[in-house]
Amino acid sequence: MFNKTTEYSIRVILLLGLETNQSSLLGVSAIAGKLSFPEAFIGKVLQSLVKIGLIKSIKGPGGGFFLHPESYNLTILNIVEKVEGLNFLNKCGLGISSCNSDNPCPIHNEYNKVAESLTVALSSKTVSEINNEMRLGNYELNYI
Amino acid sequence: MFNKTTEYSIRVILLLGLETNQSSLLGVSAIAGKLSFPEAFIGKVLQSLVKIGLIKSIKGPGGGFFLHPESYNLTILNIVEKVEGLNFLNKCGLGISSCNSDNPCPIHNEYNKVAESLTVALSSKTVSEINNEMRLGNYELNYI
DNA sequence: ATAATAAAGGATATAGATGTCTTCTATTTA
DNA sequence: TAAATAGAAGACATCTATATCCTTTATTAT
Repeated sequence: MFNKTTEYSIRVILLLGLETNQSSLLGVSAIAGKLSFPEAFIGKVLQSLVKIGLIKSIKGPGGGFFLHPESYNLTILNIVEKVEGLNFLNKCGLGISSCNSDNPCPIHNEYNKVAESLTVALSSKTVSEINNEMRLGNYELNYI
Repeated sequence: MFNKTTEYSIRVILLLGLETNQSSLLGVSAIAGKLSFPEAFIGKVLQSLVKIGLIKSIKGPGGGFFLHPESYNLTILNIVEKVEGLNFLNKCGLGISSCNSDNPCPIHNEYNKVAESLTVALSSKTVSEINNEMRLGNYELNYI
């Protein structure tokens, strides 16, 4: 579905939402450990999340990352949009580049419904709502 | 969504359904030309489609490929199943390998609905039904 | 039989995504 | 102000999907 950068980004953001704030940070190695991600790679992902403003970082001893306060209101779709864009929603299911509603491929209409259903699914909850459900135990804190 | 092999497979099968039969074949280069696929690669794809029994081939001068008669009754989902399997329907949207209904990730339930919607979408029409619609002009014969 | 045609099959190459390494810069504490 | 910590950044490495090349095998027509 998503590429690794996007997968990692979503999971990092949910983790930071749950476990950090401006005065309680997590460093690269702690994050990599908790999520079982390759440390060097997630370091890069964290850098770009800082750059696009979804998370914040503090350098030096005791430094680390925490979730940007505004990111609590984002849906998963919002995150995906910022990280890799929403092209995947418009892409033809058969890989036909000229496919569109005027010139549809044989499964264009069916596929469109799936894209809509995906949009709804990924927009249904914000980070803070998901975090609340996680605290209530509705979802296992198992990121592996 | 699908990998290139699967995309090419679906489009080849729709083409062969529309333009071939036991006594009217298409060769590798004709197919590659009509669908704008890399010829050597689609050659490999055609080989494996023969091997799994979705199409038939005839060697020698005047040879080529035609759709296996039974393949007219397949849905797109049937084709995908034979070519790359249906693992993509059960894969976790966040890439969490341990995610399942007992141990769901934060978007597990939403994502499941999308998988269902995709299953329905890809099972709604058979190759011969799609071919009929193509003949009626409901879909452009534009494979590019 | 021989030459021509076309698919089959194996080995190899390329590109893009994923992952790593090393150095640089900023911050904190002593 | 020096040492330690930790993120930032660039260059590089690896892996997988995609694509290509070359030889072999089967079939047909002359």
